[in-house]
Amino acid sequence: MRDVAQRADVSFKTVSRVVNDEGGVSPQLERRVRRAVEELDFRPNVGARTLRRSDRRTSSIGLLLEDVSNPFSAAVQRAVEDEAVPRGVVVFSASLDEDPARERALARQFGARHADGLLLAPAGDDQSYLAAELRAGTAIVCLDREAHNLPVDSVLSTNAIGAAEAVRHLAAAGHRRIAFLGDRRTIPTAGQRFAGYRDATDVLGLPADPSLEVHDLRTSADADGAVTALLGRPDPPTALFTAQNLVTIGAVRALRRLGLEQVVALAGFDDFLLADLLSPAVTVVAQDPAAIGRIAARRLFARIDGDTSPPQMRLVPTALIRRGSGEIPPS
Amino acid sequence: MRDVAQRADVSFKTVSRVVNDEGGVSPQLERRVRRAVEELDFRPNVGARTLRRSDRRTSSIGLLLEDVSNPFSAAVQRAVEDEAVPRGVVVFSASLDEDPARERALARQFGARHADGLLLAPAGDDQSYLAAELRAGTAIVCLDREAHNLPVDSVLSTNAIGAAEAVRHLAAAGHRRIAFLGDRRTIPTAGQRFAGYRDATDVLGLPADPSLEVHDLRTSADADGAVTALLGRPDPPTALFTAQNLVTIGAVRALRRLGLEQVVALAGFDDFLLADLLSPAVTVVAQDPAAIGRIAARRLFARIDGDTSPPQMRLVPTALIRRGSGEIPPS
DNA sequence: CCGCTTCTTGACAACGTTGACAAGCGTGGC
DNA sequence: GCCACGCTTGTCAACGTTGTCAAGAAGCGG
Repeated sequence: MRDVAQRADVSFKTVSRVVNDEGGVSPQLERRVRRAVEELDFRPNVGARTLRRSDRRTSSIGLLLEDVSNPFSAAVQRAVEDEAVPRGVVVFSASLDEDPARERALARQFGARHADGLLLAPAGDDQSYLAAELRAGTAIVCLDREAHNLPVDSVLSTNAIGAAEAVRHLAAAGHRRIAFLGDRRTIPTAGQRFAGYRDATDVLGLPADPSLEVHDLRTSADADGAVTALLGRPDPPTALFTAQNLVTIGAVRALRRLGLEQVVALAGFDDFLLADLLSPAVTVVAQDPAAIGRIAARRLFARIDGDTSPPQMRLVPTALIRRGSGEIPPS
Repeated sequence: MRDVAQRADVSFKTVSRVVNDEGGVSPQLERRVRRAVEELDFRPNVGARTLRRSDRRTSSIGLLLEDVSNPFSAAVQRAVEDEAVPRGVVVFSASLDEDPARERALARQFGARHADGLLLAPAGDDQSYLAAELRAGTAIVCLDREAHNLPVDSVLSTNAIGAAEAVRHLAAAGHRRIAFLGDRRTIPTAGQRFAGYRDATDVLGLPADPSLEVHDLRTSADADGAVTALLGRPDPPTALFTAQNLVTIGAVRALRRLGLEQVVALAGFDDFLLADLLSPAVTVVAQDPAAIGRIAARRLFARIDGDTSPPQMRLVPTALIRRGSGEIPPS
C-alpha cells in the first residue's frame, strides 16, 4: 500500500479510502490511485484488514461435514457455497469421518482463523466445547444433526417421519415382516430413523421381532452381508427398510446376487444417483441436501448479521419416491 | 495474549514463546502460562501471526474445481484434504461452473487472503493473469486440466490414451460405426478425449463420419436427446463412446427408453457409482480422481516448501473396466 | 473581508502477534 | 573476586491495514 501511495503521490490512507470505496476522494486522485493499483497489481491484505477493522469480520466460514466426497455432503457443500460466494465469503471445508476428536481439532483450527461462522454436522455427542467460540462471537449452525449441550440453530431432515412413511408404504403393499438395516444407533440420524421404523411398526400392529433389526452397518459390504444373512433364515423378512445410502446399495447388491430383487421389497432412506435406472428402480425417501445447505447457510448469515433470537430448529421435509422396489407385494 | 500474560504474571512475549513451543522458558513459567491459556481459553490469532511472521505462511490453500458436488471433483477434494489436514493446512474450496470470470474472481479472492498455494482445474483458456500471484510467491498447481500461458505443474488423466483404448475395445468387438458423444470441445479434457477417439478410428481404418460426432452436450438430458436422434437415423451407429459422466448416464437413459441397451454397445469415459449394477453393467474408462488430488496436493506442498524445479506434467493412467455394455457385438 | 461550514487530505495510533535485541541473573573458570 | 558465558525474561518495533482526528482548502453568507 505504501508503494502504491508513493507512486500515486498521495498518503497511504488515501489509497485505503480508494480501495475500500469510502468516498470523499477527489476524482483526480482516485484515478491516480487506481492506476497505481493496476500497475503494481496491488491486493489488499485481508488478514491485516481484519486485524484492524472494528467489526473483525474475516468474510470466511467453516463447513464441517461427515465426508465431502459423499453425495449428500457434497450437495450440502455446493448449496452453502452458492449462498456464500455472492456475499464475498469464502468457505473452509473439511471432513470429520465420524471422529469427535477430528471435529474438535478442526473446529479449533477454524476458530483460530476467526471464521465468522461455523456450519457443523456434528460427529461427536457433545458440542459443549464450542460454548467458548459462541461467546467469542462465532455464529454456529448445525445441519443434518442436532448439537448436544449447545444452544444453536439446527437444520434437519424429518428423519423419523420419513422412515415411518417408508415403513407404512411397505406395509400398505401387504408386508408384515419388514427388516430394518441401519448404521450405528449412536449417530443421531440413524437413531431417529430407527425410532421412526419402530413407531410405524407399533402403530401398524406388526409383530415386533428384534432379530429383523440390524444396526452398525458402516459400509455397503456390511449391508450386503447382513441382507444375505437375513434372507438365508428360515423365516426371512419380505421387505427391507434400509436407513442409509450405502446400506441401500449393499442391499441392492445382495438382492441381485440372490436373484431376489423382484421378490423382496426394498425402500431406502436418502436418494441416490441412478436409483431410477436400476431394475427394479429403487423406492426411496429422498432428503433435500441442497435445501438443508441453503437454509443452514442463510440462518448462519442471519446470525452473523446480528440476529439474536432464540435458537431455532428447522425441519426439511423428506419425500417418498415410488419407483418399483418398494411396491413389490409379499410372495 | 495480553490478558493471558497478566494472569500468568509474565510479559506477553513469554506467552508467545510458550504457545509457539519456542523453548527457552522455565518449566515453572510455562506451567503458569499454559494454565492461564486454558482458563481464558486463549486462541492465537492466526491472522496477526501471519502478518508478523517472516515466512508469511497462512497454512491455507485454495482449491478451485469445476463443481464440488460432482463426484469427480468431490473425490479430488477429499484427497486434497487428506494431504492438507495432517500438515495443519486448511482448504478453501469453490466451484467454477466453467465460468472463466468466476475463476478469476475466486483466484483473486484467495490471493487476497494470501493462500500459500492454489490448486486449480482451469475453467478459462488463459491463466496468464495468475503470473502476478506466482511472482508474489503463491504456489500453483493445475489438475485435471492444463494451465494456458502459465508455467506451473499439472496433473492430468491420460485422456487421449484412455479414449483411444475405449474406442479400440469397441472396435475389437466388431464395431465399425462408433459414435462420439462429448461436451464442448473447448474444454481441454473433452478435446483430448475427442482427439483420442479420432486417433483410434484413424489407426483402425474406420470410415470417418462426422455425423457420428456430437459435441456440446452439457447435461444428461442433452445426451439423451442426442443418442435418441442418432439411433433414429437410417444408418445408426452400433456402438457409442460417451466422453463424460453425465453424457454416459444420458446415453444409458436413452438406450433404456429405446429398449436398445442390449443391442447398442456403450463405453463411457469416467467411472460412476452403480455402473456395475445397471443391466447391462456399463463398461468405462475409469479415472483415478483420488490419485489426481493426492499427487497434485503433494506437488503443491513441495512447491510451497521451496521446490523450484521446472514445471512438470504428471499423467495419471486411466483403466478400462469391462462390465458388459462395451462387449456387446454389432447386431 | 471575516467567520462559518463542508469537503478533501494526511498524520498517527492501534489491531495481535513475532523478531531483534538487550537486560538480568546465576554459574564456572581463572 | 572478577569476567565471560549461557540461560531466561522482557522491551520495543514492525507487519499492512483502518479509525480517529485535525489541518488545510474551498465555498458561502453577511
